[in-house]
Amino acid sequence: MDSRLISVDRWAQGSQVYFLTHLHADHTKGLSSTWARGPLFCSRLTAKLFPFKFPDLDLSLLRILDIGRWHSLSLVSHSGSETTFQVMAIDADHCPGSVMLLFRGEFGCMLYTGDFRWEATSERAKKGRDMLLSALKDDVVDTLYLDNTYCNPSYDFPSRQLAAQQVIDIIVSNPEHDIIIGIDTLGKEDLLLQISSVLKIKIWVWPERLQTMHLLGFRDNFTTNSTLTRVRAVPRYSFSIDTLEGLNTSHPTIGIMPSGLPWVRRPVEQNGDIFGSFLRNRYKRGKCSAQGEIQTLERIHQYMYSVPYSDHSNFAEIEDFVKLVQPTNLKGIVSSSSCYVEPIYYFGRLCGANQSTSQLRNRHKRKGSDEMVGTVCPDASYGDNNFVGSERKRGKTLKVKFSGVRLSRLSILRRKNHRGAKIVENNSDDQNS
DNA sequence: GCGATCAGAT
DNA sequence: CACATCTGATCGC
Repeated sequence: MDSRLISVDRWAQGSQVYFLTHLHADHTKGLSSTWARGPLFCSRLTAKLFPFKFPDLDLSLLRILDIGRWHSLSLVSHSGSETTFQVMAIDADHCPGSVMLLFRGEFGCMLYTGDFRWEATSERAKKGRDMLLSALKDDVVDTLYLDNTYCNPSYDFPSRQLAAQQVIDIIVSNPEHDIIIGIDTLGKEDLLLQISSVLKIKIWVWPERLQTMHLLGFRDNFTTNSTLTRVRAVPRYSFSIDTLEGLNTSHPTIGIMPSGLPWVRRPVEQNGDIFGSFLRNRYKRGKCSAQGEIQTLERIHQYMYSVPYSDHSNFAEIEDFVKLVQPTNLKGIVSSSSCYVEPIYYFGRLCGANQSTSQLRNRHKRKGSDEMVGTVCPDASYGDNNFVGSERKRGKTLKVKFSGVRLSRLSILRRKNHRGAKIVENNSDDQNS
């Protein structure tokens, strides 16, 4: 089979079928309302949300993938031969509509997690686990494309349920304060719902976000009337410490930033350690305190709190997932993340083929392997499929090796000290709900 | 003017 | 350092 006939979260020309794991902007980069390169497969909920983000997109291109069901699709290779493959969507528990994608075909068996959270404590994750295991049966996952956003042992944040409780605690212990919570256009709904139901209050959201909430079926917990509540969820980018200081001149207000990432500025400590001085500083305290009870809640400013509420898996969860899947090969899909190290560095010993880091430089060898590699193409800005290895050297130097054409990308990013993800479009027309 | 890409900020 | 996302500038058509 020709390579690149299937694209996942990648919208360049040349594929016959396209898959979207979820509707976050960094996964739809290259997708626009005029896009029409082929059928676009996604979950039912993602399809429902689609018109909101891409009002003019031709909806007849959308194909629904039912969660937990194998779908059979066929492709015609450039040489003219037809081939079929199967795909199953499994709940990724990252944001509404998000799925992992399991592929099975002559190229082998591949699992693409998209962004995912694998919370051992959540009912949803257990369901996903059962679904995944029964789908895999005795199949071996040849390649696992893994959300390695927080693939570093330093990332040790708690469950979202617990982090949400921390937010509630802040709200309760500041009864006279207005509360502002930074969120994005999709995601963190469960946090807001938990606050709303535990405290029995509505939460203010901006008008477009209310429409999204209604689409998701949440009717009663949200409002656009700010006189009804002291808790407001606002676009994350729209407020800063400066904004908060301004607000506090008229009314006591506390800001809460839910994120798996620390929000504090880096205390300078050069030691060349692989985990980096920054992470070490943030988490050292928590890790050394009472057994497993991590206190990562931080008051980073007089009016600002950072809460470790993350829609990505922490390191332990990623590790659990890799242990469960036991893939032959493993690739990170987030190359510009805090994880400078390919996940195989940490998990090589857990993989079926018992790989070592040195194997990063070799393409996986099996029947038809040359065709398999590159068949599923993660978005280049994230998941460099051509990324074959990385190593950290002493000090701050990072050496990255690429195979193939995209040699310059990361090195350019590094030179400019700048990240690659760019927004193409965000149309949120005020229509329907 | 529009889409794509980049730059910068939070 | 970086999450994911926004605004605004610039380039090519």
